[in-house]
Amino acid sequence: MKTFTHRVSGTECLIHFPETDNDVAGFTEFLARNTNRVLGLDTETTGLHIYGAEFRCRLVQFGSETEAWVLNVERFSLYVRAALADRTKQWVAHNAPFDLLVLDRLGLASLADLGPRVFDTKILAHLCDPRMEHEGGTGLGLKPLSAIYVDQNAEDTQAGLYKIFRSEYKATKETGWALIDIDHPVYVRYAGLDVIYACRLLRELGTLIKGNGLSKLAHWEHRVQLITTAQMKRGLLIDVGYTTNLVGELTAEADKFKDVAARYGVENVNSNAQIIAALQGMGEEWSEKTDGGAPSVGKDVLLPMADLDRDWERIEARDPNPVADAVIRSKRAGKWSKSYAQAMLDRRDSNDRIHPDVKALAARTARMSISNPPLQQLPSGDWTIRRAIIADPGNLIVACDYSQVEMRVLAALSGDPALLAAIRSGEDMHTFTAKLVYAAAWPTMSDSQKARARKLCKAVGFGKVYGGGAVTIAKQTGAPIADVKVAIAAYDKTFPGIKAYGRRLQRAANFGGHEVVTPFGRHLPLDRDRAYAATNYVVQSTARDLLAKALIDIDEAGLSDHILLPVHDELIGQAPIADAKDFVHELGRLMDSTFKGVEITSDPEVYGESWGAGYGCKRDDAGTCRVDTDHPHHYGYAHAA
DNA sequence: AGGCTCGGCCAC
DNA sequence: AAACGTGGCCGAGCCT
Repeated sequence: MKTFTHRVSGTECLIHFPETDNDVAGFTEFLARNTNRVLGLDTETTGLHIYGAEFRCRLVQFGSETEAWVLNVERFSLYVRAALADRTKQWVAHNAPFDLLVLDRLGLASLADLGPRVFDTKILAHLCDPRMEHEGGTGLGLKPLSAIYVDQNAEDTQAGLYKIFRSEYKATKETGWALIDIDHPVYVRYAGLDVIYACRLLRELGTLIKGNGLSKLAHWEHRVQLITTAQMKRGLLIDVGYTTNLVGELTAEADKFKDVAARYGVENVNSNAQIIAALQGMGEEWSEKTDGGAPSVGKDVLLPMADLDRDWERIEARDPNPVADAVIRSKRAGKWSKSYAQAMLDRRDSNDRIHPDVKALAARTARMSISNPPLQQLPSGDWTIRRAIIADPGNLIVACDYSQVEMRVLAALSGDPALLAAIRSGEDMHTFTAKLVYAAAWPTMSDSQKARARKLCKAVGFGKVYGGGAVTIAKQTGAPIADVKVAIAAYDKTFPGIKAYGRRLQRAANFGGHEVVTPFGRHLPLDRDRAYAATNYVVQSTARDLLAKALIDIDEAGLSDHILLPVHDELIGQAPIADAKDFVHELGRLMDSTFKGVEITSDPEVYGESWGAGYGCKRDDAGTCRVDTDHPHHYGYAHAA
């Protein structure tokens, strides 16, 4: 037995690393001594890619507030299994989904059995302060949280480990975890301290949560997280043949335009300095700057220079600049190839499934985020990337998205009568608002004027939700700034409740802790110099919570196995071909709800065999996908069925 | 050479 | 008076 001592906020703690059967008897006694306590649980693994071929779990740690047991999994898996199988026991982990999936993957405990018995201090910390460290918040990492809530001198053992990875193992932050000796004293101490900190964090944060009336919300978030953790485990099926081919096509496209750019002196299309030099050398002039003050060469600048609008269609306003054109095309193809298509191939498991990292409680507003790969931000103007994700054999991909959920939430919260009427009318919401805003002129307006008015009102509506002003809306719509200002003024006059609601929120924030409290009881801190974001925070957060509530309702209806992913205001799922239509309508019924008297409605849709089928991919049955003739620039693909 | 920030761009 | 919100992730380029 190796035993280490460590002081945590003045108390001497013990960290045990058993090496023989005799030693591990002490672990059994430790469990028996702590039958009615929530104990800390953590794992140390070879890396973060749980479903990769090389992945192994090296240590599983258990601990109280003063004592940790660090178990070598290879040596003591029987003890690990037995401890976790005890249904009378509850645990606390920091970022529980990771450890739950590790233990589940390696057969040490099943997610369904252990999941409901694990508290997550990361959830509690997010409810207390959802801000990252760089935003002035506590952050969500175990180390900074421990330093704030447990022990000012909480040791940054992780930083110490990284040093050892480099100096003793010639390894990096990523590779060191697999290489460090399993009984290295710094490693074992780090492993043991984590469970002790998690235990203490639970006590401190638990007190705060209770004291602030957040217990119910905390319980609710644990349920939501368990549902998204099951989604991570299930994963999504990749069409490897299609995706491999797509990587090839996109890489070829990127190379083709890279060569064009090179002919004009831009050897590297990712070098902004080269792009600036080439464009200036050709006599181009523009005024957009980056935050750092350098000339900006983003899409805002390059698309118009290439005579392209935001949909990449020719404007016919000038001769396209060949450098601008080549750079944006090469960069886009390169990004799509690397960040999306290749990322899916790299992350797939032995069954061709990807298991994205779903953070159920991520943004300051509680919005969810998905990474590895980033499935919430796959290109949507074109089906080619989404086509890579396919339903399980015999199933179809379905989706159900909320209809203008943020505008509906804004109407419900502000109580603006005209906005409520616009929603209750059942008519297209933006047309209805345009009619109200341009009431006097509307009967004499031409169809194209009406269409322009609708577009402008839609943009102004988004501006209300996001807090955007006239300049931004003008840039987005291409409408003259004067027209936008007139539209905003008319909009504000038509829907005075929206501004009044924002003022109410900001006034209330100035009296309290400079935060807004959402209808779901979430406390969201405001930045001093961005109080105008109050409306956006409440609206975005409430929309997120409505979707989270739907996830729970769907789970209680026994349909969770069919849900693949949440994407902010929609759910992606799959169901057997014959049942897909019925299933997605049931999904819609479960998602539909009433919020403060306002109908929250959804739009159920059966996509097809791939996610791309919902984005214009015409025929993807039997593994064949044809070019969408309405959008001939899209990439076509077909392989033998 | 690894770690970091910035600029850029994808989504809702 | 006006103020566009929330994320993930890549390559370049600077710092240690």
